[in-house]
Amino acid sequence: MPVTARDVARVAGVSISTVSRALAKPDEVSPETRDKVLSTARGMGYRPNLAARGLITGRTGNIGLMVPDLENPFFAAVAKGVQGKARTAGYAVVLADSDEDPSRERDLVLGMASQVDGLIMCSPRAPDSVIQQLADECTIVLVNRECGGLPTVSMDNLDGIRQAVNHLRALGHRTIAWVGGPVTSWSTQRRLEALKSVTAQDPELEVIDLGSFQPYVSGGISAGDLVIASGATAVLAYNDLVAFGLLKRFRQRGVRVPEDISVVGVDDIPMSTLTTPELTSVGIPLVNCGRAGVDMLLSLVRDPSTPPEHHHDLTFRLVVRESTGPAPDAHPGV
Amino acid sequence: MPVTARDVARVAGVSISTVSRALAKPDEVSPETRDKVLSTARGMGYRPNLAARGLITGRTGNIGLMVPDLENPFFAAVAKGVQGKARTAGYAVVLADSDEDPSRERDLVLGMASQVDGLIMCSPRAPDSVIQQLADECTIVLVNRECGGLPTVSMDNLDGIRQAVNHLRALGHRTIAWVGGPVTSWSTQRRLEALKSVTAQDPELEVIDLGSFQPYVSGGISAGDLVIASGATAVLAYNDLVAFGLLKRFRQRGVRVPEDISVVGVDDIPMSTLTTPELTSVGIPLVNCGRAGVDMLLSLVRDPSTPPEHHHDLTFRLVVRESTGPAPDAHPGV
DNA sequence: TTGTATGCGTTATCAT
DNA sequence: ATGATAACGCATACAA
Repeated sequence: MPVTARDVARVAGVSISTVSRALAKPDEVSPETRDKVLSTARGMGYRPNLAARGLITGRTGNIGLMVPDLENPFFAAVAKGVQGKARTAGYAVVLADSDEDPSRERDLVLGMASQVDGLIMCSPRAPDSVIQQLADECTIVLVNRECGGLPTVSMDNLDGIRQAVNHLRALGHRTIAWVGGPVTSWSTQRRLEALKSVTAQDPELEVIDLGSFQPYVSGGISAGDLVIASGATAVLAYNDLVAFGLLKRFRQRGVRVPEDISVVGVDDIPMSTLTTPELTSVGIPLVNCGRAGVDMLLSLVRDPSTPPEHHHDLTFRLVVRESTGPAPDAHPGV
Repeated sequence: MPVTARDVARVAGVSISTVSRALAKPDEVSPETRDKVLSTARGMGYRPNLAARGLITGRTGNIGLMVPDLENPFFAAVAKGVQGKARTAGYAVVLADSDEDPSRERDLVLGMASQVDGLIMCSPRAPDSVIQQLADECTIVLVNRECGGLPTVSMDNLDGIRQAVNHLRALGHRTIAWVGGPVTSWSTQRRLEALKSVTAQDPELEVIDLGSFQPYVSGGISAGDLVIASGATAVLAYNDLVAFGLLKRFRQRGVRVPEDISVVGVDDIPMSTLTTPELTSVGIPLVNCGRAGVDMLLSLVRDPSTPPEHHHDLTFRLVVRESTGPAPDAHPGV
């Protein structure tokens, strides 16, 4: 049986409302009673029932987090950032994993709505319409995708892709293959647009769009042979997992990286340093992504009238490792 | 403004308690009113306020999950299993990440206690005393560790280690190095015990205990040179992350795997297939681990009097990949 | 079968 | 500065 405010009041010899005040607004009670209440409360191990408090204040002290797959290192990192930042702000995190099924997200969000003050959504594949609808029911901050005018923490895909392309270009690559993620994925479209836009500025550069693949290792394995057949000397993958799949397939096929083909991933997830060769990747500090989402959400929750900033673009950073090298044609005589 | 039971009652032309009953115990209302209430409730998008319900029933409909690090694939997988199983059982998951700091776990658990019906703890490093103490405040199921008589989902470490050793033994290895995790880690101790126990049965087998290391890639990197210097032909790592570190360091040192040294990890996390060479590992389906924890917790929550089973040992499974091969001494002439 | 009344633990409003 | 009381949204014992 947990100890309630009533218990503390009885022991401390004060009224129940004095107990509440002593904890919530210490200035409104006399120093003596304040100390008395606080000490007995601590002594009895009193912990306010947050559900009861939320019932009257209208704030639950919780924020929701919706991810497609916790085992995906990308979302694990975001979740880590969200959890950490939320805790230090005094909020608990209610977790929802849609298991890559956007149709499940609606029910999950609606189910959480009553027990959270706001929600952080990583939903790369859900259609805009349902997101808009959910935003009516609950304060929502989007991560890594944009939708209408909803508050968003996203990344500067254009700049990220530019960094990757410039890197490959400097290495002498002129023909770059693109292995995309799901067509329904918001960032797939942004990154392909960015790639076309960047390469359009240089007539020497050619992009070969190999189409859409699953955003996992399996997708990269599927795409591997297409990359080889395309004749490209470098390949840019939708994300690191896909890049891992490419590395794996290239090894099976006896294609050397980076001697024959250079590979660049996106996200820079921790295990990028574990492959052979280690993966060159453009990434952002994903944990910060989650933190930024919480910052935005909490400022929105605390003052819904004047949203300070509805949009936050995190910048990519190119991390060059072993999977990129000079284009094979760059030094024909060597 | 969310729609409340009172709103539904007004529109449906019934009392508020009839609304409550129509949803909770449909048998206790007449078919007509039941249909009327249910349809208007659905039409209005009514969602019961779980916090208010919990205040009365004493059940929150939430379960807590405590992990040391969400970015660690081991715990990510467990979390995934917990979340999935909990959702299908109608429970939401409140997440807590202690960031590898056992001293933080106490406050996190106590903070969650009032908003969860029970708690699943992955706390390999917290001392028994605090776990026991927390168990007094809240129904707790432990995962991957044991403590007193508390309900536990753990693994049959003895059998897992035996499988690994038998595999190495069959390959001709006689001297096996052990790279342990933190001394405070429960499973480190179990696994070392198991290793000694298994090898004690075979006089030809020798174990070299290299001591304790961080349970991450960094720990394996630190241990790599010690393994090489030890003269062992095979090494068993505390977990896969440590094994990855060993692979990395071996590559840097020019030690070939498995030609010069065989490496076996524990856990079989997904990325074991991504290294070069792919890692041989003894693992369990970690997602099931989380699911089993939820099963145990819920049966405990629903009927605290007769705990059906307080202990559940999941069995390891050896997955042989590329990091293990014949001992170099096994065929001296080749 | 249905409605009324009470209480869960807390905060907020109003007296005192 | 402090206490009594209402209210949050819901479930339940009880009355009708």
